[in-house]
This record gives sequence, C-alpha cells and structure tokens, in this order.
Amino acid sequence: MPQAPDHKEPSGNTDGRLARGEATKDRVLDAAERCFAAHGFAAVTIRQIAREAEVTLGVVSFHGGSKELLFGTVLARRTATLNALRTDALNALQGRGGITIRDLVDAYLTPYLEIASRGDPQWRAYAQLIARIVSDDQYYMQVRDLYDPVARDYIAEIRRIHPNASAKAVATVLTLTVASMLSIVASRVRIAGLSGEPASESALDYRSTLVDFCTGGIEQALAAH
Amino acid sequence: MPQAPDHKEPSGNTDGRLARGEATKDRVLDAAERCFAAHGFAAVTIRQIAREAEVTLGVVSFHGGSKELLFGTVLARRTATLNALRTDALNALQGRGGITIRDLVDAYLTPYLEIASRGDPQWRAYAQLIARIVSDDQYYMQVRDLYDPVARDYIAEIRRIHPNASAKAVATVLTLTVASMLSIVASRVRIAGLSGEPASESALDYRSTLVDFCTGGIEQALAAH
DNA sequence: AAACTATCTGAACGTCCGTATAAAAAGTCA
DNA sequence: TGACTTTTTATACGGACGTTCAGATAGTTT
Repeated sequence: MPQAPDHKEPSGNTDGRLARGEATKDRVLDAAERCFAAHGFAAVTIRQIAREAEVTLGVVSFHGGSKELLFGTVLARRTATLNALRTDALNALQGRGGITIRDLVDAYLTPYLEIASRGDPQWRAYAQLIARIVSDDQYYMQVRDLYDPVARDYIAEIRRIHPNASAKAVATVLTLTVASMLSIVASRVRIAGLSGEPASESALDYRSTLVDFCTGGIEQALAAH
Repeated sequence: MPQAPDHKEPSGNTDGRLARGEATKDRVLDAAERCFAAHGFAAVTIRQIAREAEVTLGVVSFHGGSKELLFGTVLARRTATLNALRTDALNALQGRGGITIRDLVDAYLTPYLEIASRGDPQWRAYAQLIARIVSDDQYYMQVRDLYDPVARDYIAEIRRIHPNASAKAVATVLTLTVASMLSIVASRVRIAGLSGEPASESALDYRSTLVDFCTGGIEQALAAH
C-alpha cells in the first residue's frame, strides 16, 4: 500500500505552517476523493483535482505525491473509522446474548448506510468510490486487506449461528451482502427507473428492504446445509 | 445511443472485401470488449485496442469510429441475445403454472452465469464489463434502456406472486438480485480470500448459493407487506 | 534583525493521447 | 486490362497528460 509523503511530523507541533499545510492537504484529499468517486481513477486528471481543491497544480503533487499514491491515500484514509464503527456495533451485540442473522446484517450495514446518507458529503463520496472500485480487482485489492479482518469477525459470528455451513458458503453470502449494500449506494437510479418513482434522497430509505433482503438471503442460503 | 459507422451494407452481398471488413470489425470489437472489461473506458487507449486486435491504429477508427462510439457499440452488441435468453426462460415458466420466486430468480440469473462461465471468453469479458459499468450511472444509462423492458416482465411476475408489495420494494429487490449476480462474476477474488479456499473456475459453482440468497432475500423483503 | 524551513507558484519537460488524412494495397466488376 | 470501391498503412497534428523544479512567499526560530 502506497503512502502519501510526510514532509514533516505534524502532530504535537506548534509550527503554524504545518497546520496550514495539513489543512491544504486535507483539501487536496477531499477534492481527490470527490473526483475519483465521480469519474474513477483513470478518468480523473491532476489538474481537475487541483481545480476542485482550488490550489495550483504543483500543490497536489506536493501533498499527494504521485497520482497512484494519492489514490491509495484516499482509499485508506477512512477505513479505520468505518472498521471501528462496525467493530463497536458487533461488540454491542456480543454484550447481550441471542444474536440473530438480522442483528449481524444490521450491525454491518448500518454504519455504511448512515455514512453514505446523512453524514459529511465527503463520506458520501468515499462510499461511492468504494462501490466503484469493488468491481475492479486491481483496485479493490488495495482496500481488501483493510476491511477483511472485521469481515472475518462477522463471519465467525455467522458460523456460530450456522455451524454446519461451509466456509465458502459463508464467505459468499457475506460478499453478496456487501455487494447489495454497495449497489444501494451506487445505483439508486436504476431502482427509480424500474419503480417509476423518483429516487429517494437517502440510502437509509432502503435500509429496511436491504436488511430484509440480506437477512432472508443469508438464512436461505445457509439453511440447506 | 451512438452507432458504429456502416460504410456499406454487408448483408446479402457477394463482395469479398465487405466480408473481410466485417471480420476485421469483429476483431476490433472483440479486442475493445476485452480491453474495456479489463481496465474501463478511460484507462484504455485506442492503441491498446489496436495492438490487442492485431491491426494498425487507423483500422480501429475506420471500423469503430470514435472511442465513445466504439464503447457504445460494444455495450449494445450483446443485449439482444441476453434479453432473448431471459425472455425464453420466462416464457418457458409461463407455459406451465405455479411459478415460484425461485423459478424466476433462476430463470433470470442462469443465462448470465452460464455465459460468464462456460461460454465464449468474449461473453465472459462482456459480463465483466457490465459488472464494471453498473456502478457508474454515466455509462450504465447506456445499457439500462436495453435491459429494463425484460426486467419489467420479471417484475410483473414477481408482483403477481406478491401483489401487496410496493413498486419500489419490488424494484429494489430486483436491483439487489442483479447486483448480487454481477458481484459473483466480478469479484470472486474476495470470496476466495475470505473463505481461505482458492477461487472456483466457474461462476456456476456459486449458482446454488446465489439463487438461494436471492430467493430468500426477495421472499423475506416482500413478505412483510 | 538574519537564517532557516515549509509551503506555494508558474512555467516547462517529454510523452502519449484521440483523431485525421493522403497514399498504398487489395479486391471487384466492366 | 483499367476504372472503381473498400480496406489498410504510415504519418502527422494539436492538445492534454503526469511530473518536475527553480524561485517566490510566508511563517518560525535564534
């Protein structure tokens, strides 16, 4: 995984220049996140990102390094936060007993849906970016290692509920759950077109249908074995 | 929808040049299909396509027109065949009575899975291309109109089984079904990583799990209403 | 104040892009 | 054969790309 260049240690420093530099770097990363989410890696130019961030061309390279490096930084930036939300939700479930598949699905999906809907538009862009790259092995490998450990925790819980299900079947249904979740964020246009109604503002409006779908899907797929 | 340039009517003609030209055009389209599937529209260059098709640069433009045109042609080329397979499968179901959700799911998914697994590697590339662009509204709109009519036929059948489900809910579960199907084709790497086993050669190996998942998901999501 | 460092600017570099086109080659038909 | 059409080649063009860098600017430290 590539890393963005750290010209100087920013934390615990009183130098005002470093604080300003960090702020500029955030603007660049935010702009890059929006651009990559909207158009994909190859279609985005450094000049677009610079314009979007309202900085000059050289600044993007100064704070973001090469284009590949910048992309990797954008991908990795938010994984810790998202993982923490999912781990917290899982821990909360484990505190009490009688966990159901529905509980697990809800705990896994809700942080992402809330992030993609309510929160910061930057988080929304990130959610779209993940939805975009998930169908591209070459790029998806860059986030896979970051999300897999938490996914494994959820898999372990699913296997406690369905001890006889094969490892592959459990991995498959979790992947299908993630794919369903991402598709809600990424392609609400199609739902709108098929139903004849306008697309909802928030992905959370689809939460109950999505959770029902994934819950029923997992239970059906793992019940046979 | 853009169209590729037709320099001359090829059908019913005895001119050997036109036949040869059509063959070259197919080679160009096949190469473009593979390239776009592997890397996406923006990341592919005309020169790459030319190299892949083993023709010179100008030939790509001559047979494919502009890059956008070429992309549109590749997208549209196989829709009729796939739609026919799905419509045939649906008609076969309608011939006999007692259609279940599972029947519909199986009828809708199987042609795609077979195409993506067994058939022509070109069809496999096409399947990956669709999986790629489905998360990009800008490109997906180009095939949406081609696939939606058949999707509507399936929606009508689902609504006959679940008359009380809302239009939005039915459209949502069909979209989730498609997303699940595409993710099996596009991102089998992740399943392999999570399950610890190597990825299967054929997407058909996941068929039963996928069909179970989508069937259970649809029934669960539509049962509540 | 001067010395120093981090940040930013503006311009330039070589490369590759999509597209166009003139001319050659190949094939058809009279 | 020679006139004609379709296909292919080879080359060129203007532009946009990612990256680099010397120098200007601004903020900190001594």
